[in-house]
Amino acid sequence: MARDLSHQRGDDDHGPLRSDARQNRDRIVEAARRLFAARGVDVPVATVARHAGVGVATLYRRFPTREALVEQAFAEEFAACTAAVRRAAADPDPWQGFATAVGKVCEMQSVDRGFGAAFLAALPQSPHLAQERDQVFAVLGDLVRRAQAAGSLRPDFTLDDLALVVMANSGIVAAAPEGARRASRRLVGYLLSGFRADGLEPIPPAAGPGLLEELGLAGPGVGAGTLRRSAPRAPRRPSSP
Amino acid sequence: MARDLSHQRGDDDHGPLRSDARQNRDRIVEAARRLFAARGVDVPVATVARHAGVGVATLYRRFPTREALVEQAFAEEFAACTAAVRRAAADPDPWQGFATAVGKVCEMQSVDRGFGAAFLAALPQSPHLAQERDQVFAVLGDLVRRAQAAGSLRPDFTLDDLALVVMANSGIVAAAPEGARRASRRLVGYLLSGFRADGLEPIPPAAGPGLLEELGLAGPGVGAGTLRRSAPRAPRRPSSP
DNA sequence: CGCCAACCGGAACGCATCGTCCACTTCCGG
DNA sequence: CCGGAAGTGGACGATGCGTTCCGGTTGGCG
Repeated sequence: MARDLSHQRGDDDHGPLRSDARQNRDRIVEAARRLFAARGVDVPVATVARHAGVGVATLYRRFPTREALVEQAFAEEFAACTAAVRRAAADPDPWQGFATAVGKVCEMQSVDRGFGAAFLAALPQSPHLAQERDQVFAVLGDLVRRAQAAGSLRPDFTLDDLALVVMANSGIVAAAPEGARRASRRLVGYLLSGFRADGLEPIPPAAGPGLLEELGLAGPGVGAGTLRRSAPRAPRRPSSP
Repeated sequence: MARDLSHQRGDDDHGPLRSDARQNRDRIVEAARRLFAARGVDVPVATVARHAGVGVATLYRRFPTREALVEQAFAEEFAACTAAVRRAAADPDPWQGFATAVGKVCEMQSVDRGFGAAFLAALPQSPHLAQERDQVFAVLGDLVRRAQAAGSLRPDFTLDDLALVVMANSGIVAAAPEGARRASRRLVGYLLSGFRADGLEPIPPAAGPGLLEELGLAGPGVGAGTLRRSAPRAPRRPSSP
């Protein structure tokens, strides 16, 4: 858990970094973290460089692509997320654990504007983040099964519905960055209330084709039975052909 | 309602349009509608012009600003939304009406990618759309009060929570444009289940400062009473600090 | 039919961001 | 202390989008 990545090279390894290089690298990651959290992952690369007090070239040498930078910036936070979910999963009451885990993920998403994007966008080129995220989903999937077995979570709940929660929450964060925390909590409250097994409203069936896969969110590690049908396809980013 | 706007000039009136100009105008609006629905309101202006088979200049002459174009493109759809919500509000069972209305709004949002954005972004410069949206909220607010009076909607539900639904749903649409319809339906199902008065989970209090206002969503017409008062206290579960 | 103002399309300009290149600077092992 | 490889910063070209300008075209009235 949370192994320190800061000693590793971002790209192909040519030996350890020089002392000043190392320091600059850290300042870049730190600045990126702050900016991504405050303004989302779309801040210009040049802005990150300026806030870090370095030139663009320095940033580009260390992180050849924008995604590499995002990956490093969120590695720590992702690890924290995994840990939090694992801790929640240890709760003897599976429903309580489930609720805590869902709440924790959403809270992290609403505190850090970039986190949700990184979580969803999946950074398909970044196996490390994807793997971490799949672990989160796997743990959550286990929690789901246990909560269902205990009779507290409605039986028609699926892993896809967790993706639903994350996406819905990201909508809150995107639309109202200021009040996101409070609004997100309330949304989660309503949703959890709807997830209880004793809820009376029947709901439309789960997505057939598999929402997670459709988003490229289905990694190799995600809870065996629930997913996996068609080969993962590359999701498109909003750009013109 | 839904007065036909297509005969009016977009900008300052210099008399009626020439026949070819009029035809081009219509083709532009039509193309914009299709593209906004499919790809969101952020499609490049040039793309709209190309799909309409006209030059960029033509588009700009008719619609000096992007928002003017958006307004025209969505005017019809907004009217349809208002009508649908009004129809739902006529349901003798207020809960049924509430559920139908919420479902309808979310469905329109998931079928048409731009609709949600237009609805939320509020187009503050466009009094017409804003007014239409406020009407929707006003009708919904009335529905909320009636459903609460009937005891079917939980008493701590506020108008802000409707904004929450819209924002959450927009998150779904943004993240999964393909399966948005189904996913959205499911989300709404869960949420409605959570909105029932007999739901057992207490949820965090509604946003204090007023989410609607914070977003600039609170127009002059929005149902006075429900908006400002913060929700009655609900005890918080001992989960997150 | 013929004119002219309104109209048209596309080229041109401005701006922001991405990612690369190069001439100068700095660390550090011998 | 010194040489050179690693490192640095800023200038630079490429790309994509928004907006304006201009020479040619056309609808419709007299």
